[in-house]
Amino acid sequence: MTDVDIKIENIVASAAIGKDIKLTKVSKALEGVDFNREQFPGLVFKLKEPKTAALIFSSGKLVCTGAKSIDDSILAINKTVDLMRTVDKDIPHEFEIKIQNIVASANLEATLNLEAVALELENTEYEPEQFPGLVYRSQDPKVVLLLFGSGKVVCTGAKTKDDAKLGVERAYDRLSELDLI
Amino acid sequence: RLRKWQRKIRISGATERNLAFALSELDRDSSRLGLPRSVREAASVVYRSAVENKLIRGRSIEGVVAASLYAACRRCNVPRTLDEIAEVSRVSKKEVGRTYRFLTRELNIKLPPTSPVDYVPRFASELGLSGEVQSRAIEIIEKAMEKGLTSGRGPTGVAAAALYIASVLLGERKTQRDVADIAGVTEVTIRNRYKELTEQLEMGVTL
DNA sequence: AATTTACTTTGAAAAGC
DNA sequence: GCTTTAAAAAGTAAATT
Repeated sequence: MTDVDIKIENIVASAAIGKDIKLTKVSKALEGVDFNREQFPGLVFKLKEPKTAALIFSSGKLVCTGAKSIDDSILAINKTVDLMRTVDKDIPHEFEIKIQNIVASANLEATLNLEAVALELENTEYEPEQFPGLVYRSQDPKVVLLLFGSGKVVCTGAKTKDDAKLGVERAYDRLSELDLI
Repeated sequence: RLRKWQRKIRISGATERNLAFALSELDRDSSRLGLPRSVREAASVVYRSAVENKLIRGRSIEGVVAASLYAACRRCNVPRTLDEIAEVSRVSKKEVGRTYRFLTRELNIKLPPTSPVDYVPRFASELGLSGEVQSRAIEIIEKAMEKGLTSGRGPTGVAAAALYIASVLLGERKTQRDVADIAGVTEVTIRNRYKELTEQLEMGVTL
């Protein structure tokens, strides 16, 4: 199968530290926090290194976005929880972290005729009036690709880097089969 | 038994009222857009099938009407932009687009993306351009499509640039502002498109 | 007219309206 | 459905300089 290089651009991960959190209390221990209960129930905390943003909820669950690697995502979550622990000693050191979504980009190194792709490739949506990219919903792996006329691709919806890579590679091979690339 | 019957009558009454409202809404939008009867009928067919397939749930009648109109205009090759549809209906561009995608997906309607060619007649007549200019603009667009210069670009921007170039070539020059206003794009977009077209198609034009 | 900022699309989780 | 977060793709738009 064709090998395509993938670059991870963003990772969304969730964590559940098994303990309720007092957001007003935690917000004092963290710097540069945004918190408007009426607007959004989560506390927004931005970490500089790794450059990420975390959403912290009173249930003790959090969401981390912005990391460029799975290691960075885990590191960001641990750093954030460590900071939270300075005002709440009872937060467990052991908790579950789940990778929820991986966004990656790639380059097929060939221009695409999107109107032709829209006609031949199944499960596509192409509305240039609204967005320049063609939306391709891959069934296996179950990911969504945005294909551009330049040959650049964005893959999202993957839970693993392998799925993101496989999604792009299968799409490439599919386009080759259909003589669209 | 009697209660069930009454309920049926009540429901069908509500259904008819909704349909009547939808059709009047469709007429209102169509009039504002100056659409021919054939397009209104095509839109009502889309709307009725949406009702038959129970696709109105959780959606506003206005939204489905607007999306049906948008789809009908495209199918009849007399496209209106989402902005134009949103302007006459009281539905946001985002809503119209999302409802359109939902309807086409659920009703298995596969419409190819709007060709810039379909915008040429309307834009040209609004600009008072001749049939010769229109033909020339269409030639330019077809060459552009063959060379893959339209992928990802907005159809109205491509149509506007082609009309602008053709108007200059045939001595019926229109300003970028005039064309931009009619096409609903900015002068910057026309400039970007026409530079691309004149450079990559063999036109030695000096505009 | 060049820059900068910003919005369009995709995906997923969190708690609650 | 919405609210909030992050990031890429490329087109388009609007505000500054």
